[in-house]
Amino acid sequence: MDITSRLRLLEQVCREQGIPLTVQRRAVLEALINRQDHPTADEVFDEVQRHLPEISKATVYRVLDRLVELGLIRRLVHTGMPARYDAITERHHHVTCRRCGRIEDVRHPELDSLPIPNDISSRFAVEDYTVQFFGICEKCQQAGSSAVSRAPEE
Amino acid sequence: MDITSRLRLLEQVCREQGIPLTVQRRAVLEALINRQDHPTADEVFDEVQRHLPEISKATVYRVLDRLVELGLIRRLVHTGMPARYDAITERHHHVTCRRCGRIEDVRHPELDSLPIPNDISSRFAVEDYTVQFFGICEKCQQAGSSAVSRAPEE
DNA sequence: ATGTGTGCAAACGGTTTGCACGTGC
DNA sequence: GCACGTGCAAACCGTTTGCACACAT
Repeated sequence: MDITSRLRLLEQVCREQGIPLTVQRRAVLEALINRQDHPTADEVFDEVQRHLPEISKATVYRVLDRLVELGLIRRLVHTGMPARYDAITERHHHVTCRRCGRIEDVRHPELDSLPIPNDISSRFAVEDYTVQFFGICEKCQQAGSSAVSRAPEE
Repeated sequence: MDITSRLRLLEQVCREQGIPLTVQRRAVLEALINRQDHPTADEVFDEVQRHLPEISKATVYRVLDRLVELGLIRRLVHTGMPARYDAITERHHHVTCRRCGRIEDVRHPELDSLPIPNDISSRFAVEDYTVQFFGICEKCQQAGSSAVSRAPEE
């Protein structure tokens, strides 16, 4: 989906939900869509600030929360590192670097229709899933095994 | 694997790695194994404190980090809620309640040998994976849709 | 007009860290 | 004995919140 239609979707969802469509919301979503990677709230803030110098970090956090709630973006979390955000909401998967926390998309149709277990002890109503791969990214492999940073675990 | 052999494994790993096997390490691992659920560091602290009243929370955090590093336990993370720990290190999967953060194990052999994608753009050396399901647990379903708590996303 | 959002700065809470002391090997 | 671990309390840092003002509808 391209940028304009994503923004139009935002307009539509806001109208449907009866919530105001502010410049900040538009700007944050746009900033996120413009990036191929999965930026942290801080990185989104830096990006948005270039077009909207008055925006505060608190607003970025609030808007990101809202967009997640509206189902327009996703939040990715690992230990010891700030949350990252993902403009893609269709089912897809991720590889995370255990050393630097870098997250990349994994698209693999075979993974998109796994059996959803129904034998869970306390009867969860399962809505979705994602496959989380772990490893070491190319950059960190080159950097050698001496890297220090925290290892995300899931 | 039963408790005694898990503890014996700890001894063995410590000896191999040349790191001291302290009472605290033993106690934390034991506390974690004794629980069926996936407690937070705080809950582990409470548990351990019953047998080792002098232990500090900082130590619990450090020991948990160490055990993760040694591959003896796993860490589970979601947004807006403290990390949880898992005594089981074999490949398995989880359901997380979007409302209350409760995490349960999912065992489903079909999910244990998924194809590991090798077409990732920046050549990750993929080591492992886990499938993360999302939904609403029975308790929260009964509690109705009015629940307020934060929704974990991944 | 009014309900919601925003900016600011201060608080929060899980986690980490510096330091002096204690302990396993 | 020496290196590493521990307890304590203070710092950290990503994130949230209270408040007064601003804006979208």
